[in-house]
Amino acid sequence: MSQTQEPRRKPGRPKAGDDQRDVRDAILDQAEACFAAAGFAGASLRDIATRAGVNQALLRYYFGSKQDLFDAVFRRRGGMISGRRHVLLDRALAEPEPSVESLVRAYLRPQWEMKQSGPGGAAFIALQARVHAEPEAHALELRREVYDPSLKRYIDALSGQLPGIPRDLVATRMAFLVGAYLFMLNDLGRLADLSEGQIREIAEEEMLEQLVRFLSAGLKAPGI
Amino acid sequence: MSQTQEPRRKPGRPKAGDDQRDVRDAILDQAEACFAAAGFAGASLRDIATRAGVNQALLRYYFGSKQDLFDAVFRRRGGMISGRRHVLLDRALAEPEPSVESLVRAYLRPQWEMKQSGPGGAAFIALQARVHAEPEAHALELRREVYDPSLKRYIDALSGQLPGIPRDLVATRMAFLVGAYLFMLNDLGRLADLSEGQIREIAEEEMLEQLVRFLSAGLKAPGI
DNA sequence: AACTTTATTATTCAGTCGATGAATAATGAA
DNA sequence: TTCATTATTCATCGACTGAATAATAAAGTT
Repeated sequence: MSQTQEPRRKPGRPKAGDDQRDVRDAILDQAEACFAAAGFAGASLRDIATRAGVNQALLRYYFGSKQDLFDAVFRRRGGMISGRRHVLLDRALAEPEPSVESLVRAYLRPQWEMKQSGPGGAAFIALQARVHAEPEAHALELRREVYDPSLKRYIDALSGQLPGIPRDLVATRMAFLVGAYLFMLNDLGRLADLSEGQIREIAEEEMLEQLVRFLSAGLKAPGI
Repeated sequence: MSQTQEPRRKPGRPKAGDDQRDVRDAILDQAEACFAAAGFAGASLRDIATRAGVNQALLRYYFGSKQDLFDAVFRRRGGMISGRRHVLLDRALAEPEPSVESLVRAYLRPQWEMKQSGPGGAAFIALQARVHAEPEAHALELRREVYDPSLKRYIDALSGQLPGIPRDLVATRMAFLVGAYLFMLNDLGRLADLSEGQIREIAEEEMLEQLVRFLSAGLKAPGI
């Protein structure tokens, strides 16, 4: 078999205007997909590099270690979600008397939007669920760094609308809420078979509304 | 340094009555701890074997591949939880008019008991949370095999107590419930700091009751 | 034109992984 | 006594891993 001379790219800086979309982003995108599919340990830098169409050493050049790359992946979309949460909370609080439902909806919607935004967003949602299930201290710090600030604002806002319930119980219930939506978003497709044939073709948008109703009722439940 | 002659175990079948507790169980215990701490890909058979005090090839002898070992770990305690759920459901249904709360409590309690039962049980709870976050088809099959039968029974029982709510909505809400308790059990220790100093020293038993209240209220929320 | 910086590939390294074939010893049945 | 079965270790293999370094070329700067 005659070696089909592949025109190997030579090392060195590429000519300007060569690759429009940033190489960094291509790496982050593929890393996101790999980490989501296989977890931190299961994903390999070689695979990520190959899929992104670059050399493995370039990952190191841009991001440093594997852990650093993972963190960059998580912070990128996590920051977007957190930022969007702030915006939607401000908007909800601008209403004269914001309902618990509207606050819960504001909290959940950014995650929802992220999942709907495309395959990259959906991959991140899966990745996020994994990070939340990891017991390592670093994973905990990471999610705290990204998500705790907005979470605390929501706890305060909800406390204001739930006068009978002490703040720390609201905080506890918010933790329940986080678990429910993480799982639901991640599991949505497979959720269908639970009802065993009794066709569940709830439109995805309606599913979010169902979750809002469920969680709001839980938050409003009378305290001890 | 004089090589401190370690009394290496000779190959071959050990004399009878040598090792009382089953070697199989020792392997499963250590595998459980490793998988819980590092995930499937992150755990290594070498580490598991060393910790269990046996040779690595013995894992293969007893369990086959790494995946098979993982499955055995998951089925062992998963089956216990599932069995206990059946028992508690029978008991709850024996009451004249079982409340939603009592059904939810019966569903959650086996997980709770498992977590309290010792370090092995707690490790399994963490492992379980990881499995639920994994998108691979095999992980999905595994949890379905272990947990779906009891889940379906609970959906039926709850439907009986929630006359206004269609069965498939109850099924959906049960999925929310699963997410909430998986996350809560796994995250319990770290949950404390959420309320920022406002001391949360809710006893662990009370936390379970809080979750029951929260979820029952969500299940009872009026449908569409 | 000469130098520096930036972006990229190629290669190497030391280590770990899961898997496996072979050897070995205790046991129990024939 | 013989012989198959069971439980165990040993030794190693090839594949793969993350990391590190060297080489290279284009672009920018002086």
